[in-house]
Formats: sequence, structure tokens, C-alpha cells
Amino acid sequence: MGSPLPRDPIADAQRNWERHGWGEVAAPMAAITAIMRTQQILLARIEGVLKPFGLTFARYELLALLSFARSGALPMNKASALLQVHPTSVTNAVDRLEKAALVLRSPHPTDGRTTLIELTAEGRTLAKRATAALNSEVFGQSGFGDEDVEHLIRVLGDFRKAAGDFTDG
Amino acid sequence: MGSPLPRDPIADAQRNWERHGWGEVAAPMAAITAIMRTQQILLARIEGVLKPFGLTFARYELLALLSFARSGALPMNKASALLQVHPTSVTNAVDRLEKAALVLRSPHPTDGRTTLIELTAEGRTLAKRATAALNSEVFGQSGFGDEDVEHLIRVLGDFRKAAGDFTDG
DNA sequence: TCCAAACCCTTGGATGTCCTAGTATATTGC
DNA sequence: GCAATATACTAGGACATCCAAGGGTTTGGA
Repeated sequence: MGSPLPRDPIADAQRNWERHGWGEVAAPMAAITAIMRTQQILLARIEGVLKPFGLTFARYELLALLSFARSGALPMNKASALLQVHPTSVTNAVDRLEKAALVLRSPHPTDGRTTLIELTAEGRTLAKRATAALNSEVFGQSGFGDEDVEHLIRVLGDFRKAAGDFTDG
Repeated sequence: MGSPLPRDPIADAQRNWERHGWGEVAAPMAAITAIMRTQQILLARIEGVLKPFGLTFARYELLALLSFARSGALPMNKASALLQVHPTSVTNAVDRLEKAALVLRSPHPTDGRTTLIELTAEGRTLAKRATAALNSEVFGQSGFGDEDVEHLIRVLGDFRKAAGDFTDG
């Protein structure tokens, strides 16, 4: 999108906050802004690796989730809850995955309101290949040190829990 | 979007990765997924605070950036570089801010290719009010401890630098 | 001087996310 | 048993992001 800037724009923003008398919240502002930007960078990397597979991150996440379900199938509402996205986002992803013959919709055996998403053989294979690519090209080269990874998992885990994502642990 | 899950879905994913023989990259995968989810939570909080002002995060960022420029004006390409988003995203944001009379476009005095974005008085006032709201309702209550904030700034700063965001310090 | 290459912004298209409604099916309570 | 409430999915709309392409302006080398 552009070449490197001569200065860190987030560090500059933090200084601006301090200069305007908002020093109390300048550091958290910088940390939060850094999280936003880091997510953007990571998402771009992930999408770049998935593109050759005809997948986006949203579709990959759903495929991966299904591949870990013993039966290879999940109700849409369950997928929505586990992926922590709006139900309409799941509908959207399933529409496209279904067109690509990677998943299929089937009626729930006992609840007429519910639709099950099932992985096709093709979908299972692609999920495996895409995961291997992500493991070697993104997760295996995150650039984060082992200690930092542990720290991130702990700090962000506490944050997510406090935000109401889950109740255990 | 939903009530808390009984278990942390990211911790479950990490266990799944380990169970499938990808233990080497399970932790970075969990850290990266946690960053994605944390960004989602933070963005929702921010958008919630900005909604009463008729702003989105993208528009707020542009407004805030302009408010720190001494002249209150910046070329579009400069804004794109500093916000680290695609030029078309800036075009989009400016279109909407201009309709709301918060900024206006003016020609660059010496370079006919360039368009300057200028903050209006109304835009400057709104930026100030929105910043105050974010400071008190989001940044001031991030939920991150002081030490964790410092750690995040450092770790994510190193990451962004390694990713080519900037070259200084 | 002058034309090609570089640069700047906008338009149009594809995706993803969320929200608000609307339809269909289950559950609950009287 | 039936009406009221709750739940599940989908349709349509608003926004944001990126990419690909197009038109105008500058710059630089022949």
C-alpha cells in the first residue's frame, strides 16, 4: 500500500495525546491503535496465503471449524457463536462456500428451524491444505518471540474474558 | 452478539492444533487469532461511542489526524500514508465527511494532482468532542494494566516495524 | 522540447461486518 | 390446546477495505 514511513505514526499520535493534556490515556490509546493496525497487517498476510486456495479468512475459519467437529457438521447458530460473528456473516460465508461445493446445507434432524453446515470431502481436503499453508507461511513466521506469544495469549485472553467472550479458565 | 461461551474458543483451537500435530505453531496461531478477536471487540466499543456523533472509526481517525495538523489540512495521499489505509478508503471517508460539512476538499496550491482535505470549524469541534468521549469511555477503561499496555506497545511496535510500517526508532 | 513514466485521485466491483426486519419453527404458559 | 414468546435463518441496506482501471498532472530523460 505504501513504503515505510520515516516515523511511527502511532508513537506520534501518543505524543500528540500527551501534548494535548490527555497523557492519562495516551498509552492505552497507543496500545489499542497498535492492536488495530497489527490486525490489519496480519489479516493481509493471511488473505494473501489463502487467495490461491480461493478462500478468504472468514471462509477459512468456518471450514477449519467444521473440520474439527467430529461429524464434520455444525448448526449455523453454533458456528456463529464459536466464531463470534453475526449470524448473517455465517449465512454469507456459507452461501459462498456452498457455491464452491466445499460445504452443503442440510436440515437439522429434529429442529426444523436449524440448518446444519456439512463439510464435503473436497472442503475437508482444502481445509487441510490451507491450514498447512497458513501454518508454514504465517503462524510459523509470526515474528513474535515465544515469550511475547505467551504474554499476548494471556493478556488478550484476560481481555476477551472480561469483555464477555467466555466464562471458563 | 451472543452470550458468553462456556469455554474459550481460541484455547480450544490451540488444543486442536496441538492434537493434530501442529504443536510448533499452535501458540502463535492462538496469539494471532486473539489479536483478531480483540480488534473486533475494541472496534465495536469504539464504534458504539462514536455513533452518537455520527462518526465511524475510519472517519474519526481522519478527523483526528487533521486536527493535529497545524494548518488543519493535509493532502489525501499523506492522510492515506499516515492512516495506513488504501487511498480509496480515504476517498470514501472524505466523501462522507464532506457531505456532513466536517471537512472540505481544496486544490493544492502548486501540484494540480493533489487534493487537500481541510477541517471545517464544525469538524474541529466534533473531533474534539469525539476524542473526549473515546478517552473517557474507551481508552480510559481499556481493561489493560499499565504494564501490559507498555508491553503491547513495545511488542506490537516491533512487529509493525518488522512488517515495514516505518523505519525510525 | 516533448513524450513516456510516475504520481494522484476517483469510479466500479468484490468481500466482509453489522443492523433491522421478516418468515418459519419451537417452546411456554394459561 | 392455543396464543404469546423465543429462536433460527435469510433478505436488504449501510459501511469499510482492497484491487483494477481510467483520466488528469508532473517529472525526467532523450
